[in-house]
Amino acid sequence: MKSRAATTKRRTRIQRENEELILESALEVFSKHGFRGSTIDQIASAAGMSKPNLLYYFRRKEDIHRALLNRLLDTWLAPLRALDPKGDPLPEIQAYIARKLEMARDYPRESRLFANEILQGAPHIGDELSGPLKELVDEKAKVIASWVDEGRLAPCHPHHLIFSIWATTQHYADFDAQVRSVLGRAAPARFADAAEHLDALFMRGLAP
Amino acid sequence: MKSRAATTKRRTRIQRENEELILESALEVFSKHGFRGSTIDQIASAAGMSKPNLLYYFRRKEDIHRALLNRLLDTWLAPLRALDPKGDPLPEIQAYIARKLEMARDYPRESRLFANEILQGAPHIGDELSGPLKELVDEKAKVIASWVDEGRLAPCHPHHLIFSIWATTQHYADFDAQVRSVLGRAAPARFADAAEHLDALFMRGLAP
DNA sequence: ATTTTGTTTGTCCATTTGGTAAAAATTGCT
DNA sequence: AGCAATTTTTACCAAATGGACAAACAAAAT
Repeated sequence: MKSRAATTKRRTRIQRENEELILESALEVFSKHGFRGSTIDQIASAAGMSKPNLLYYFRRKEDIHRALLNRLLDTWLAPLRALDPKGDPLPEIQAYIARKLEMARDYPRESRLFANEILQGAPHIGDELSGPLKELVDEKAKVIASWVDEGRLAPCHPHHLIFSIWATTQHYADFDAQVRSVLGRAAPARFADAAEHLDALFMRGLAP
Repeated sequence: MKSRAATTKRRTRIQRENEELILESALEVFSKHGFRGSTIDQIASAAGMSKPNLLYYFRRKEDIHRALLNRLLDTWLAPLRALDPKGDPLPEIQAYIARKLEMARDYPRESRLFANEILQGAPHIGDELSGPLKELVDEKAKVIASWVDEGRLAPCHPHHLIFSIWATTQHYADFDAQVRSVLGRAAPARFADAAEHLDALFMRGLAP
């Protein structure tokens, strides 16, 4: 049996380095042009290597995309995982919103990568959405529902509250072009202003 | 001088019909696969005509895309235009949110088309964004700011309030795949639930 | 009816793109 | 050093795609 990059657990230093380099470059390219809008050549040259060389590590374009999405899903959902059922409702949600907004600011490429994938109907990670993602959301929605029941949070539809938080925070990464255009040339304070605004909106909107 | 479909004002019945047919088909295809992911062949066959025939009406793929975006921007911004400075703040915003959500429900393809364009950095309508769109938003932001000044609305950053409304409502069109996955197979009431949730969130969040 | 104008089709082409195969170069190990 | 495994390059291919062109066809105008 031949030992292949994809199948073998034992990976060389060069393999590790190059796979990392490829994924980083692919994130840059995919997040900017979408899956179909990106070419292997673009990714390869962004990674400073030849196309066949890149294909030595990932045999298909789709493999790179999948690897990226899988690797990112965990990081992306970390803030929601951190929502503590034993904490105080308002501060917990407040912290969640703040964390999500920070991620939109610090990892806009990741956000856009996901946005692109979902926009196209989630052809590559549909299973992840209706599986692990749904489970996590359902679990946290229950937590929120119990907070509502206990009167520690204004009545609201938990799932849709989570959607609202996703939408408002990721908006600043996914629709950055629009935000910049509307706010005028450079809008250096846009994330700070957004933080203030979202905090006020949700805290007032959710206070019992 | 030859009279061309693109340059002449005088258009025949067949021109009008076919251009309409092409734009409708293109909306279907572009909104599903994005600009680069869509082929002229797909659009042509969706319109039930041959590729060269389609290219007779729109000489370049990009022309179709541009025509679509231009035609849609007006419709898309109509709800914001309808925000009445002389109306009552809360009901005005309430109606705006409701209208925007209805548009996400009734015109998801249009929403996704825009989302795709903005995600890629708005290469085709950047000018529209920083021109007419910015002006409209600035104008309405002033209205909101004056409401805040008069104490008829909770303090908030007007531009970001508008962003929040865009984000939360369009989320149900743009991220439909995710919403469906998370809510489970068929989620027939998702728009009704969303309407209720967003209404509560924003009305509580914005009440003075 | 004939000419002019508008519409449609068939054919073709250059480029781009995802991917392959095998040779050449490099690295790691003993 | 010398050998095997890994990595990189060169050359190549088939399919897909955007678009050009002229001939054939239909509709209007005269």
